[in-house]
Amino acid sequence: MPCKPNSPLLLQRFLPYRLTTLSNKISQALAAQYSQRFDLSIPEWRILAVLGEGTALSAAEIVQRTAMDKVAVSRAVKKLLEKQRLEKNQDSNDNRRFSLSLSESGQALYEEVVPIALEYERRLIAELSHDEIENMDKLFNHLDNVILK
Amino acid sequence: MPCKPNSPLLLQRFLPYRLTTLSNKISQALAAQYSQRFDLSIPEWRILAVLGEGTALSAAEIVQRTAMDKVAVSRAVKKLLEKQRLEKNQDSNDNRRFSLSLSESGQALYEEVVPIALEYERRLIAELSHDEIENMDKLFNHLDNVILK
DNA sequence: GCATATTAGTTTCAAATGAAACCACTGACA
DNA sequence: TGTCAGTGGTTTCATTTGAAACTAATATGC
Repeated sequence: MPCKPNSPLLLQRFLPYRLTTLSNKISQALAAQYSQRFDLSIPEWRILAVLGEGTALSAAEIVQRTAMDKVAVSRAVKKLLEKQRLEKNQDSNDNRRFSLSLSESGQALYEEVVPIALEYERRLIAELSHDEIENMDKLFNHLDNVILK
Repeated sequence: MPCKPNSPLLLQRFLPYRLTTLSNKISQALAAQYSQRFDLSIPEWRILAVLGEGTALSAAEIVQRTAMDKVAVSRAVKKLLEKQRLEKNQDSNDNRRFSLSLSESGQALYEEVVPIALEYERRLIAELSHDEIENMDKLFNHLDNVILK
């Protein structure tokens, strides 16, 4: 069978492909370290993470901050409420809205998981120089912007 | 409500998170340009892409090359065969195996989609200098290696 | 040869996902 | 105050996903 000599597209070098495989592997490797151990899915962890930053947020605000789907947020919030990791407060002005924040046990969980997450991130970038990290940051900012056309 | 002043983990700056959101957005934006128009899912496109490189591959080899799940490969291959985009040849030594390659119409489809994909990639990196692209490449190689521990 | 382990690829089944429909409420405007 | 468009959040339903079980064939040990 004649082998096409100079294929113009090599999947292994194609940016969208490289990004998805890389990100899948990284997310899975990280989740492997906390999901079973703390009974926490990736969406749940993300919500924990934004709420851990301190400000109470409505579901819609969580959607904005995490870039998650609103259905995913709704479900993960429900699970976290069942597990008593969150507190729900009706908005006094608007009865549709409620703000969410970490409960005591949610905060405790957050404080357990954060070091694991940070340690994992640290390992990923451990061998990069300060400049390389700086450049990576700029690269991601650039790509984020280009996508918005 | 007192705002926790120095949260140790900011989701927006957390590498695994940045990677997944970025890669999701990029894959979706790209798929939007070919999926409906050519009736091609992301897994199907990936298989088309590796086979378009010229060498006939078995399903297992496609799994290796694309980092896809074997179930995903099996299903996408089935669909592509139904649509006559692939040809299937029994391996003469091993009756379990068969090698897959693009049919005439598969090749034609490939040649239609590749320019779209490459153009999209080009747009993503259009404003990056040669060095920045070089560094990006090294960065991905590095991260790929670190994941393997 | 005949068991036994392995490998290629498929199917099954249960869970994750997301678009669209939905419910409940607000806010504007007549 | 009554209607109606818009928003916050949930539910439904159809599709996608992937782990585990399965089928069929090969390879290995005896």
